[in-house]
Amino acid sequence: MVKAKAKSQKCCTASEKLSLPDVAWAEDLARLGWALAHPARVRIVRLLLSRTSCMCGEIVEEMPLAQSTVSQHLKILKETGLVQGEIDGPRVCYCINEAAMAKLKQLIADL
Amino acid sequence: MVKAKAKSQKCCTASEKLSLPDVAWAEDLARLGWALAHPARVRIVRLLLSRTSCMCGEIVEEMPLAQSTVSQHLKILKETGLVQGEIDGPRVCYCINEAAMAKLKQLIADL
DNA sequence: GTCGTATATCGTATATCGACGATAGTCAAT
DNA sequence: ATTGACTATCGTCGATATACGATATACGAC
Repeated sequence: MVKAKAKSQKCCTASEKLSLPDVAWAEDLARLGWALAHPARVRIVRLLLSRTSCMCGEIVEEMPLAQSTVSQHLKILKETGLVQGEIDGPRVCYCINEAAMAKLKQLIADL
Repeated sequence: MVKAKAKSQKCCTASEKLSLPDVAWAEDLARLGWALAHPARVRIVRLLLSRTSCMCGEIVEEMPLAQSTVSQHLKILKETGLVQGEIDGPRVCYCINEAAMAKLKQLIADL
């Protein structure tokens, strides 16, 4: 129930609870933060940023991980939208989604 | 460092493998990213940023989570260094660690 | 001292992550 | 159609995250 907080609103007016947009915003940033929450994924993102694109096989060679594990991380990065991949013959060429990258930087900068 | 990579060098010189600093750097960012990898923690950080400081109890009131759960998230945020708390009588006053915050923004911006 | 408040920690249950090998699917070349 | 190279998905396992209630701890008020 209402905590009958008739007390003098203290110093910092417990704020106006959490606004809905705030919740959605938090989930957005959490999703992007989670994409970078593993060293392997950070390394993949950094690798892709250092080139304009990169074959999946090259990524696997750079990492001390099994191919299937790298594929998993790539899937996560694709789900968060940070990375996109297009099929190029029998290979897949991955690259950074600049828009998502910009959004991430924006969200962090606006923190 | 001398990779003596007598291999076929392919199209794009599989780069010079991963340099050690790069690995440490990735882990740094991953740790900070992980701090923000949960909506509850994002909200806590945002709440703290909107004030100069905040009592633990106020944070709990803002969140739809049990007190013990919020305490756990605060512990994680303290471990990553993003947040610091000082005891103020029977309460604890949390605030953002500006230095860690700056480092996070720097790491993201430099991506 | 006791009582009440505020916070942290413990114990535990469930869910998800992160890793791997094995397998399935796709495409180019033959 | 068969082969070979590349990538994605499946199944599984141990480790960890997340959530909660219960309990422990620290402090101020009385």
